[in-house]
Amino acid sequence: MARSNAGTKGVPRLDREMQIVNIASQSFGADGYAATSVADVADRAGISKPLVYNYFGSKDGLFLACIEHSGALLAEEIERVARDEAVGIQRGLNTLGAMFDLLERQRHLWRIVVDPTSPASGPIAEATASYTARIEKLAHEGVTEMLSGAGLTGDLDVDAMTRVWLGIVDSLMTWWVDHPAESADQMLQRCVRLITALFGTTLFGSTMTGTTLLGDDDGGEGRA
Amino acid sequence: MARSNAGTKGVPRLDREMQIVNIASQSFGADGYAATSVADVADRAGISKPLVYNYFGSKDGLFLACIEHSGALLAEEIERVARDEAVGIQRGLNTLGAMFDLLERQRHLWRIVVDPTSPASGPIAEATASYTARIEKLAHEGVTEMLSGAGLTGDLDVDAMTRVWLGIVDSLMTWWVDHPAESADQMLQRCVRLITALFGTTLFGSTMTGTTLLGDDDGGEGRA
DNA sequence: AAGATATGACTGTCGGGTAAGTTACCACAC
DNA sequence: GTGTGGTAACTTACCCGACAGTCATATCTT
Repeated sequence: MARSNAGTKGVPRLDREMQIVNIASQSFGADGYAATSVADVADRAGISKPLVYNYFGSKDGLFLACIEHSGALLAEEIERVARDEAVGIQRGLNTLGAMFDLLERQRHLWRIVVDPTSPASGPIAEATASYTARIEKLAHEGVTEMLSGAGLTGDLDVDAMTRVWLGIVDSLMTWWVDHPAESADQMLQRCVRLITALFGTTLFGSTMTGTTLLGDDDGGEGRA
Repeated sequence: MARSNAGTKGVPRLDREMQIVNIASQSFGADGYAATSVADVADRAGISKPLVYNYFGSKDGLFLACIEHSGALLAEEIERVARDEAVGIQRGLNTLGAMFDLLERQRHLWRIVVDPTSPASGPIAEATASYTARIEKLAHEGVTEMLSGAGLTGDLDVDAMTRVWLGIVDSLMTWWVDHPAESADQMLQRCVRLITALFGTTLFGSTMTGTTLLGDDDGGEGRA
């Protein structure tokens, strides 16, 4: 049996792989690892399930490719921002601005790296851990610097605050996904307004760099 | 067939239901709705799967009972704290303190109400929504009051900040679950330290009540 | 002809859900 | 006290659909 609809469509493997990863990233990001089925991804890509297995070996392999893709994207961008000299809240804002720019057209990518339904052990957990470790390291750095300026240096305190900061970023991303009409710029301006309202403007004057928060300097050059 | 191991063990239905809900809450809270199987819960309770179905009808029915239990607990406690006159950051701290006290011996309950792997539609979603709505309403109130004091009144801004606040609470709870040795008191003190470090002590002097943040007043009477 | 690109149809397992039967307990007659 | 029937508390053994993963086969390009 297995009659007639087979045969190559002339799509080179690498192109097909990229297409599959993109579509799978959308599904994984929107529905989570657990709620996404390989057959579903194949359908949405207009191909059959065995082809996905041919190229990625397993569901985990497919998810790994997606993590590799968005994890590297995110980690590299955040590391790039961290190389600026900004400190304190300005550093946090720069990070947020860069992420808004990076993810404006693909907001779902954020959810892949932080997906709570992905396996908690095995290769997927290790890959996720390696990317979140890179991100958390920088968050930890920023938080340490900021808190030590106020005389707080306890390990557990810094640790908890780091988690809170990552939670804030996560909340903003989630809110952004739920409000598709908001642009990256609008989100950054919103964060500026909120931080100003909470901390007062005086805080910004105390940062070392003389930048004005609004990303017109080299700190925000990532805009496409 | 069906030989011999059946028959009542003399446990009244209500007792058994409470036991099942408790065990299920642990599983749902620790592993999430999707990753928890009814057979697993039954095993851990030392009973068989059909008994669970007999009492709760379905997996969703069981989860609903768990939501009802922890949702009511949380919402009532937060509403109770909201009846105090505290404003601004003090109000947030009171809320955190009350939750730490309430959940100290059952931290996993928090994860049931905010479980991202629970169904996004149907009765479960509605029950979850009704409890989170009660909680979010109060969070929204507090955020509105706080931001309007700084001249920020935009709906979207307030909305986003509310989500961020809930994200902060969520992060702290998650961190707490990962650090079982920390007591409720230690957590509250930690929050006081962090807020003081970030906002400076001046902010507390500007609240209306003369309380000293440390819960020795009526604002923290929930301690068991 | 060979190798890359593809597919239909299958298997195995896991987990939600059910049918039918078993045992303990209790009330009441006698 | 002892049968006797009703009911509440249980279990074993099964069904069934969804989904990860596989096999054999087919078509296209060169």
